[in-house]
Amino acid sequence: MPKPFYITTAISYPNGRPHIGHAYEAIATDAIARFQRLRGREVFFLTGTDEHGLKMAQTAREQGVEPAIFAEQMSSAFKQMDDDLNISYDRFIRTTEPAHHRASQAIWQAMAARGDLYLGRYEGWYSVRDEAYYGEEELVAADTGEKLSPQGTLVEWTVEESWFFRLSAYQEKLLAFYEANPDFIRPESRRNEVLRFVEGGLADLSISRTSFDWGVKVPGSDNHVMYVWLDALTNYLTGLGYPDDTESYRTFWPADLHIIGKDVVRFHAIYWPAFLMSAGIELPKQVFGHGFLLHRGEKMSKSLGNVVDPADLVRAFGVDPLRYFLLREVTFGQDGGYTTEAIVNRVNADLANSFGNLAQRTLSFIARNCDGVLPLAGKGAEADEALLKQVREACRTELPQAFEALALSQGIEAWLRAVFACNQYIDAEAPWALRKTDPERMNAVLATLYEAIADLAIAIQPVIPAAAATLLDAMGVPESERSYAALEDETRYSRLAASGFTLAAPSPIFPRLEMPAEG
RNA sequence: GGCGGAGUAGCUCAGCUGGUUAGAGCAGCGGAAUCAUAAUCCGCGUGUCGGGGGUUCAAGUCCCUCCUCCGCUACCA
Repeated sequence: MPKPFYITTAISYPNGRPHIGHAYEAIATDAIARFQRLRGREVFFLTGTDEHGLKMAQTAREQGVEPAIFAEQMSSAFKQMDDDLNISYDRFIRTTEPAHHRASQAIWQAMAARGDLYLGRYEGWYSVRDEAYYGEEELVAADTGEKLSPQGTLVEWTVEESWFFRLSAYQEKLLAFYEANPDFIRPESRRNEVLRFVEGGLADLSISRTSFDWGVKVPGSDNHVMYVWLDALTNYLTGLGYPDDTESYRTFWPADLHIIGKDVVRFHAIYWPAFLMSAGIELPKQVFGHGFLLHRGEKMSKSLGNVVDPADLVRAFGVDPLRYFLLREVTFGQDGGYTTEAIVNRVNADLANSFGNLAQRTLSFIARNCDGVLPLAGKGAEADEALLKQVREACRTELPQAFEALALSQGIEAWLRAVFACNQYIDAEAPWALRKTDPERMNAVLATLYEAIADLAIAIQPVIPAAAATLLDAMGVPESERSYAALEDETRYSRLAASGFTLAAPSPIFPRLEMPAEG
């Protein structure tokens, strides 16, 4: 039996609407989850929203609604985004769920039982108005000489009671863990940053607040709420039923892969394993920090006004083209750029012109000239074997190996090379000429292409699931024969041909995109 | 300042432990074909591989140095 696979996105902090960064993380994680399912593994894919904390409370107040109502509205916007993007999550978790409060309190108690929590005091420059602490360097001096927050509100040095986590006690244990598990943090450059940081020494972490109450209550200290990150990270356990000894917890913990943004690497690569060590829970196997998407080379920000709603991109380009673009164009783990032109060019070149048109020209040729009856396979001419060999290599080996290593764009590139090979083959063999001179050979060529296209469609399912399914449906490939294991079965075509399946006149799966007037 | 990345054709980037004339895609130019979504196929690149120095029979590929850009340098997430 293949091993089960537990994968998560970071949960999104929904104090604003979802943007392309959230979409990117969801899409990448979804592609990996779908890939592992196709490999035959039992997959649990968790995503959701992180709804506590000061910012949520503040934003809700600005909008004049209760935090719970605001969180509900925003969370559903994120869930809607996932659904719009065809994200195949198994559970969408919300940290405001009672089950999550219970899990967070359970891990707290486990950490307390270890003796890693103590009551201390947290101090800093606090703005009563903003209900927030600010760092010394963030402050600005008022004309009167008083210190002001970046918002221009008065701050004063404040001391507050707080629970602390003995993070300092975990420095050596973490370093030993990184040493023993070199792949725990990826990509490599993130790992280096984490190592340096931890080597530089770890101070204890303040993990509760009394200055606001929108959060998970600290067991035994009702006036404290937990530091949002302790609460947020615990979602990965809640998702499986922790603290109960559930079936899914036993099956899926420890997590195989946390997909996160590079901005939250520290929380996942340092705090999270330390919390788990303290609670006596097994550690996840890998944390992967992906890059940011830049629009025209600029970081997206509200002040620049270049925050893009993923729903608009879906409307403009379609779900699968958008998914394809992001996974193909951006090297996973690095920052990537996108522009309207880049999306249109990439999608037209790869999906419409190369792959879509390959399918279209082949299927419509069969529909038109063979009455939709699948042609008889050939006797294994050299060119046919060479093409199938290359396509199989790409679909069975190159793409899967790359995806396994999270080199998503490289895997897609290998797939695309096989698509190119098919177009070269069809031009070299020219079945439209063979139709008059050598129908038998024409049949062999068409059969070869049919087999190749079906393999290509199966292999690319993680990236463009809906379009691949449409194509496979049209080609009569049964749903039971769309896994990666089915790629190994070379009798599929002959069985399908013998089944009496007939091909209907196809319609293009990827229409060419037009450049919008202004993007 | 310290640490870590990156700087390769017009654009986006591959180039792992040093070794045939430095590669791919896109864009551009020329040609072929006409089955197909005017899509496809073939051909065409004299690039100081950021600058300089060094190691080596041999260096984008190792060492030193300089320049530029980016990230991290703790308790908002």
